[in-house]
Amino acid sequence: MMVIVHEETIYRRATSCVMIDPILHILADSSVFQGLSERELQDVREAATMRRYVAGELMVRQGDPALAFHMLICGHAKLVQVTPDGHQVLIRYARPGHSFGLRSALSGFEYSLSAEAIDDSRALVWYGEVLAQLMERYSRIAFNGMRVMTLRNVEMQLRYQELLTEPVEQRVAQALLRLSNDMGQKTKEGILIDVPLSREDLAEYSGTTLYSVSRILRQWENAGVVRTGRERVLVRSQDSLLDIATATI
Amino acid sequence: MMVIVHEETIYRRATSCVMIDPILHILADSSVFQGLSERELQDVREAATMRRYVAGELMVRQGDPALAFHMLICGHAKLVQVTPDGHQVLIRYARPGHSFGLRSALSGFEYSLSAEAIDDSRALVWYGEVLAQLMERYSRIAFNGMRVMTLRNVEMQLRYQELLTEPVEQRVAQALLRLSNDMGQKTKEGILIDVPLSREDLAEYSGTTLYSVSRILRQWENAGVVRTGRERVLVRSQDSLLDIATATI
DNA sequence: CGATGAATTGACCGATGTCAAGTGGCGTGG
DNA sequence: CCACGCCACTTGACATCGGTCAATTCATCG
Repeated sequence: MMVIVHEETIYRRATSCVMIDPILHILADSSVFQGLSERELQDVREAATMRRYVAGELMVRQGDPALAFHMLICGHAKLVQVTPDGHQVLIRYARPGHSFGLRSALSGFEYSLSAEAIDDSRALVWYGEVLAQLMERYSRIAFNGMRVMTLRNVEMQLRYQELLTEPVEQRVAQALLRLSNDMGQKTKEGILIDVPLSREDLAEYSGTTLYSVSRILRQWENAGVVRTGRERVLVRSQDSLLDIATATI
Repeated sequence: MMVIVHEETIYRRATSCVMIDPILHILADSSVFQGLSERELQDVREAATMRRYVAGELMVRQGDPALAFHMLICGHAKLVQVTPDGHQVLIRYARPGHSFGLRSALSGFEYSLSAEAIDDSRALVWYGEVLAQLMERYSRIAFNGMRVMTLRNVEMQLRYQELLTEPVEQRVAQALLRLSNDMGQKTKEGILIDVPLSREDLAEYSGTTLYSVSRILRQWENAGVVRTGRERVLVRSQDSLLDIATATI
């Protein structure tokens, strides 16, 4: 259960925040703004305002009027829905270049989920009408937006399926795989999921309880598949995880 | 358990197929083509070809190359996904005016689900490029399409939540409510779900087993909430169902 | 070094799924 | 037209996964 290995622990990797110029790169790589020319990106960027958040702060709050479309520039966020009866459901994680509030901002209704900053973070925000204008000016954005929505749809359908047909252990494996692909930092020991990730977070993300997650991680740790610490998970073997995730019993 | 009541059973309502002229009305009322002028609808309709299906036939098959966008004109269909391990997941039901294959046809990849005709049915189909052209010509269609995608997204997220947080009985109630709103026929005794609906269908739709569904329906029947027959369900009191569906325990 | 909150672990239990056996209605073919 | 057989459905017994609760340990930070 010791988390100290060799000379360093797996805690506290500094999540450094890149500075202003590379913002255009982030936009250019994002699924919403990809394919725009540098001039267009410049234009897009100037239509936005930058916001800062400290770790734990809510970037948008479920139920609030949906004013703006957000794109993370640095830091990380988790997108959470709370159900009428108080359960938390973790929809997805976001890293720089990821966005949220697209549908909400365009519809102008209310945010369907809350976004919580995990690290100290920054995000560019575009108000609904501004985004709509941009889409009109650059139809590429509308096109991209549609593609993003459909991808989300596919993803959600897949998770629905998994929830319905797969046992808990497989779902946790799926969740870790997604996280390591999305937020993984390669280290010499494996892929570190580079954001505070409690057992409870993982549970909400894979649709189970923190107790089950704890037991499963323990088991995997003994098998050498992962290494864990307080709010940290390091994946030593994605292959083993994939085996677990796709086992047909 | 007797399904004969008064003078008539609840079986075999003829699902009559309306004829050609009203097609434009169906298009005009559909979420994808709403807001178009009659001339434009005419144009849209002429770009499509009509297909017929007999009950039980597959309209599109999961995994096949996604050629066309479909809109049901008469009859009913159920949209099903089968998972790698052979489980069936029922995504949704469709009635005239409902459509499927939007994303698949535009992406040109492969159908992510199968659509099975429940009744003898007809559907208009537009090939991918044709639909793309129509969208270009009438941006309203693209706009509507985007809205449809987002609605599906919201719906899917909600069902994911429900699956995660609600017990089986509530989910079955939700499923029946959706069905009675979508495919309900008012009768003097209540709302008849006007399509063959086996216990197994309901189970796949609400994420449980046919055994559980059977027990639950029995219980509701005794309480006077529904009346059931072979592949038939009649909702006598939507209010009671709503109570069950939203109970906070 | 103590406080705080995360994580672990064991005991228990309950909702649902699984399996097997049976019932009954509907359609078909003799 | 009747009988048979199929298939949807019912029902009971049972198994079990995974959730709940409580007690404890541990690590990090002030």
